[in-house]
Amino acid sequence: MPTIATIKDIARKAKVGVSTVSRVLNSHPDVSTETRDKVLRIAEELKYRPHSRARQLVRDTTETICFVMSNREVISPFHSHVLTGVEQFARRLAHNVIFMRFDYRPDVAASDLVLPPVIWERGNVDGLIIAGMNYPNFIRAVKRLDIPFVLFGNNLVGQVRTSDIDTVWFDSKGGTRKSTEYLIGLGHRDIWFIADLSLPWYRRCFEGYLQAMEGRGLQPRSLEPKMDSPPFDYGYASADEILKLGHRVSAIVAGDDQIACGLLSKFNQQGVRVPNEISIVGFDDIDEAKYFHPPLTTVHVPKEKIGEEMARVLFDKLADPSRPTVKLTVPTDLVIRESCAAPPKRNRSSVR
Amino acid sequence: MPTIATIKDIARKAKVGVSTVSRVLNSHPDVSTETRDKVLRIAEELKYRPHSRARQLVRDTTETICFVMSNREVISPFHSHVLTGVEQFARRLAHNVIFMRFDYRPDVAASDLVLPPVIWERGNVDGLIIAGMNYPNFIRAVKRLDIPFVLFGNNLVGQVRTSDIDTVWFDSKGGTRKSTEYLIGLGHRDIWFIADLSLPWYRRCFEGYLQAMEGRGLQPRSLEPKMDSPPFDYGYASADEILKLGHRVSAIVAGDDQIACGLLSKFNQQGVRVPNEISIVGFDDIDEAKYFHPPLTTVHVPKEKIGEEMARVLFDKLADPSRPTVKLTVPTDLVIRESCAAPPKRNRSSVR
DNA sequence: CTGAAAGCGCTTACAG
DNA sequence: CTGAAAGCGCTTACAG
Repeated sequence: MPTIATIKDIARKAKVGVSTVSRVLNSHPDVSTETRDKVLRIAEELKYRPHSRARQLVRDTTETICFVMSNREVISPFHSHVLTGVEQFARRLAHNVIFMRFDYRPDVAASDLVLPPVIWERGNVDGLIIAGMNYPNFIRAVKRLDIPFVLFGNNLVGQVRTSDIDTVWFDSKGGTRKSTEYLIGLGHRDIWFIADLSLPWYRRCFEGYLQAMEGRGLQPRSLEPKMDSPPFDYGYASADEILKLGHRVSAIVAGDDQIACGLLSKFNQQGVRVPNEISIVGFDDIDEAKYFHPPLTTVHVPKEKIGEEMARVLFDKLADPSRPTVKLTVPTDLVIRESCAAPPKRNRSSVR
Repeated sequence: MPTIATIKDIARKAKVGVSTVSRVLNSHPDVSTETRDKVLRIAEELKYRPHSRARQLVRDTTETICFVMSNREVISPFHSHVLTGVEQFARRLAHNVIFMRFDYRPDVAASDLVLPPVIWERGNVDGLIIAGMNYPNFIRAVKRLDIPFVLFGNNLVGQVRTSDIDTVWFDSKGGTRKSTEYLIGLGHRDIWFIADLSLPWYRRCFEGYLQAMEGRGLQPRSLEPKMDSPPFDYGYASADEILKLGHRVSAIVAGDDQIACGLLSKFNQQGVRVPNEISIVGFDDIDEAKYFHPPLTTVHVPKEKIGEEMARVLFDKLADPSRPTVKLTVPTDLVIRESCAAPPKRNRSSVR
């Protein structure tokens, strides 16, 4: 009595076979209404709760996927939305999502990388959403296992054959092109790009910036001090360099919102007025961007959507393993707030 | 050959029983070195990977806990750290953590609440970390199941007998007392508290504020406009009211950092200088607080630590179900940055 | 429409 | 130190 009811208990009490109980519990059609009702009633009486592990073992499915966040100390404002998108999609398909952080070094051979048990063991997850910052060794290691996965493309550092793995990206190049063109349209000519170009995602933004500048015959200018500090500090420190340049810079394209935030912070502190004296655009549109001072004009990246698409691609693969590899790019859009204006009137400084 | 190896395959190839294979795979002591080596070698040859679902079924453990984030659209900067703390602790104990959002209405009877399958079915998780914003009905519904859980206390809205459930809190009252006392020490007398006091977590902060004010014989003042907007907008809108009050307010204790951010945003916009003309303290110390303009003096809440403690309490309970109920409070501390200063010199405005 | 049986991949007393 | 057997709680052909 005090023990938890199983399918057997129901069968005994209902005087039917366990297979019949299983059928009604799984809504199979070929059961008489009479027995169905009886079984259902007794299940309720016994407060029966199915045991998912048993079902999963026999059906050879885990009903679970894993969201891997690689090499990130904390769930960034960016990734928290991606995770939310993944969870939401998975829930609709009756799947759980395991959240796991995984830190690894890029210089360990794929074969030497010890994978976490969730991945290495069988029976834990049906597939992987690989987010965070990743390197080829991990991707290769996962590829050797038989487990389907989809990779968040933008934050992959290094070369890996991408033709046979599913990836989801957002359009950083196009987004930055748009934001740069917006600045040009406002009348700016001396537009600087600020980010560490050794990081591929900033590099892709830079290419969009380049495209816009060169398309208008403007001289691209970038500031890329060497330092491995977090983006905010990077921006904060870069502001000094910008200030030294004086009138030679009238607008800035920051590699992301956090860099922009660092710049703003320093400018505010120094009494440099944005956008009156200098304009700034960011990238990502993190939640906080609209609360910056001034509210930041930036490129919106649909983060939940990215999570959703990653989940969709993964479940498609799960449903049909022979499906061809997909490379999916989510579009981005400029969102105009208050950090950009026409350049201040003064002698054209671009003539040097 | 192309099929995945099981324990049986190893047994057959090693010419031993499956129980022996199981023993060496689980590092049982009573196995001869000879057979151990043989089994291990063959397991490697066969690229054997254990099937966790099978192990879990027979051992009656799921090796998994669930982080439930209730009634929150997105993982807030606060909860993202809590989740990180939980995940880290769980990983050390070889447990996975399922992340799940769960939205429910407070006015549904506990017995009518349809719980998500992860919780309702057996075999999915060993226990629950209940975070986000919660109401008594869900807590009661979970209590009826046999599943151990620990509740994040601060964001519980409504009355529920807390004596027999494990809870983890942070000290919002003590923290706000400290920040208010800090303001008083700076020379402030006209200190206003701003938050919606119908929400219990703000109410607890308010009590700390009250304690500090009354302890010094100062008149507590609070602004609590009725509106159900997100904290930032709440702060932004409240700023207008404050501005109308003019010199009658020299400092503000905001219910959290986002309210403080909204206030700052409006003040910056209106040219009201912080902290020269008015001082502000926040609460939470979200990551962004140090990037506000000016950097926000606030009460630091150790969020990872809260997650860690919740996990610790849960695993303690799992290890020993008879363990007495715990109510644990994590201390908080003032972190001084740049949003507070001595009040401006002028005729004492507190005399009305 | 229904039940007995086999089986998912393991672990764990039990008896040597 | 080792193996055969039972069993975890289900599902699913298979044969009525």
